[in-house]
Amino acid sequence: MSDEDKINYSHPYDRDHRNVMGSEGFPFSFPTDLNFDPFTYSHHQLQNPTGLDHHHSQMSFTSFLHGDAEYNTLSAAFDLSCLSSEAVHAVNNSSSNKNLLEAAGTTNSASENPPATPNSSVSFSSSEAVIEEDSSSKNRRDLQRKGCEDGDVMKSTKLSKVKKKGEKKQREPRVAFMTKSDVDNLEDGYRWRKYGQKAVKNSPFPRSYYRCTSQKCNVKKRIERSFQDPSTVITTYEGQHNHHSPATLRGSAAMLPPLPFPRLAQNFLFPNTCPQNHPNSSYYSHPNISPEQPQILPDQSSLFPNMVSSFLHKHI
DNA sequence: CGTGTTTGACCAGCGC
DNA sequence: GCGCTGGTCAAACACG
Repeated sequence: MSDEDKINYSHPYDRDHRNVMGSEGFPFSFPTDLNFDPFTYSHHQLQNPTGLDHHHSQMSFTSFLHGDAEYNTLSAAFDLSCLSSEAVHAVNNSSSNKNLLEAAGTTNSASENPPATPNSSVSFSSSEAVIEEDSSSKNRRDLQRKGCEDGDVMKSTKLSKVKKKGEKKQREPRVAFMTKSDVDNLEDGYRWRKYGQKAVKNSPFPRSYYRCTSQKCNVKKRIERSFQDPSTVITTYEGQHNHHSPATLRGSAAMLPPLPFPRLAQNFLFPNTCPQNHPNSSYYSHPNISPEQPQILPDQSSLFPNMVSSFLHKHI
């Protein structure tokens, strides 16, 4: 399949409603690594983002909750167009919220029964809380793999069905990026192996599943195109890389110590992206946020260094 | 041959 | 229990 074919998105669905699509690199480094830090961008850089526009790409982030897990999407649109409204909107508004939540993994009580206050729908307090993958499902898969190696998949699968009661499925924290881009699979410095593709309900665009190829790194990402805005790619990362980006090993980013899961961008918001019908949301009410300009709060200034190093290095 | 993609099948969770 | 959906597996395949 040629690059042009991928960009044009013909969708020859097979009978399982999957289409044939390949992954494609992207000419700039993108913060796949959950350690990257949009807040280390200067205000000037945010107002005048470099690189992204040249590649017809924009990013936006928001944050939301999913059951026990916290979903983090930083509302950091480098291009302050209305694109990011979908992401920010997702925090406060049910329809887009559900859309993005589905994109980021699933809908749930948090999205369908939003908290009473807009602020409460966004939790930034537990960024250090790396939620372990459900041990039962993981063990099951491990058993399946082991069983496969032993040539006895079914046996191990059946065994794995005997799981402890009361175990509740938990997921790694996720970060969803909405990116205005012609290509789906944005280059982010890490190597990914595609392990699945599924049709998305109510969307003509499939969702692709990728796993970090590094050994012992269980970071996954999903890539899908927004149904509402086909020019927007929603990339959802799950988990933390336990290694440096291969693309930055020779660069300064490799010298940076790995960070825990990024603290959240509660205040990294853009008024022009906020839903008009939520005038009391935190986005508007935060005293440090100018109604005209995006702001970076001092206490957020050390986040995501890898993003700067890998992203800016390639585009300045 | 190593690496990555494709894709049919399978499983778990959830709602009804 | 059943059907639907999201997520994953893994054999087959493609490619450099």
